[in-house]
Amino acid sequence: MAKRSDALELAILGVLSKTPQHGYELRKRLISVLGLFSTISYGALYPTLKSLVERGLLVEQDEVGTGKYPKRARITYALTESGLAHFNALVADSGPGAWDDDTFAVRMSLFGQTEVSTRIHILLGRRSRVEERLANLQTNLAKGRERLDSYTLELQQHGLDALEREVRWLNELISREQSQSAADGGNSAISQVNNK
Amino acid sequence: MAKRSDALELAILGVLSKTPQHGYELRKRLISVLGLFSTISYGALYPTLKSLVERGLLVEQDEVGTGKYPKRARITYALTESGLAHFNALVADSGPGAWDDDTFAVRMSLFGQTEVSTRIHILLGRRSRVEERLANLQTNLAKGRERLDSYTLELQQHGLDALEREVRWLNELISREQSQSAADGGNSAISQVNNK
DNA sequence: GTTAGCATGTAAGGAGTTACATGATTTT
DNA sequence: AAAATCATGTAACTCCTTACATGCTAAC
Repeated sequence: MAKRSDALELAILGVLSKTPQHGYELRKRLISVLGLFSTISYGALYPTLKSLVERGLLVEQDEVGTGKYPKRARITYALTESGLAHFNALVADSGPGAWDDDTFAVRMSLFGQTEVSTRIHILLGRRSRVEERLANLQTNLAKGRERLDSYTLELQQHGLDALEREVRWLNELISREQSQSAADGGNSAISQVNNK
Repeated sequence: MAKRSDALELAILGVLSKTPQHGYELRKRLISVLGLFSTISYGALYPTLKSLVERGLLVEQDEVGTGKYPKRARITYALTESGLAHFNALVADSGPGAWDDDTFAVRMSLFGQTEVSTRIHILLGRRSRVEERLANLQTNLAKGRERLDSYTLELQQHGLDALEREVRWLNELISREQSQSAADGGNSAISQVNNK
């Protein structure tokens, strides 16, 4: 479902679930947290916020005279209960495109607000996505090995190396999470451990 | 200039400059050459081809009874002279977005059809783009080191490593090209050494 | 004869960018 | 008082994806 690209919505909900904020600030936070989303234009941000408000996931709080700056026209956005519920659902659930680069990055950057099992689920999902691409690349590299010129080969080899590194990285993260989950005794309802 | 995302047009012109082909085949070739462009839908491909024909860069040749399959409805596309000129201009010239991941990959995969000086130019341009992103990431990692949770940190560190590897890779490619260009006798008008 | 793959296209609609429009506040 | 930056928004336009529509050919 979710119309507006998912990754952006998710990131917004994630950031706001920690600290309510207004659009301008929010954008900066998003950019600094995700060096990936290099740009998030206001033309994308404000309409998305609006849509989230319309769907009852956020509330606007017109900020009047907070502290030193009276009458500022800023609007602070905060999650509603259903917004929080939606956020939890989105983080855990895997719609199509949940394992894409951007979406994965957003989800991982929100790990501090999720349970161990969710984290493992996301990491495993990402790993199989990466492995899938790896397999594709290897296949068509094997098929066309002689027909591709050296530059294309070099390029594909570099891509392949990057994917292999990512798999190794994910494996490490996964086993770290798994041992944590074991140490936990498995009774974790919401064991928000270690969010620092 | 150039409307349709550049990368796609460039890739099409590049493939067709080697071998005229019809759309269906072309798409497969594009996908196999670039494991990056995971998907190229017909909804993007055919309109682009049409637009290229309208601009006089390609010609359609209705293939009638070539060989064993008579009356096939396929349309072979081939570059015109101005298409070739446009291709050469596009490969060498650097519009905005010329150093993006996709566009760079396309350009590099077409290195076999370019001169040494062009190749070096492209590699240098890409390198400075990557270095720029690296600097950004490092800056805001330094700024927020304590405020980011361990997962976000891990994620950004991984991104950073990937960028560093790419720079090293590019450096190697660059020096390879440069020594080739030197062996060339240095008579190449544009010897662009070392613009860093 | 029916499934699978070849082959070309179009229409609707989504997602986001760019450029514009406006005004307050802080710094120089 | 000018310039920078905070702050919010909209409208037009671009590009692409999805789903549909069509028909031929090859293989089983």
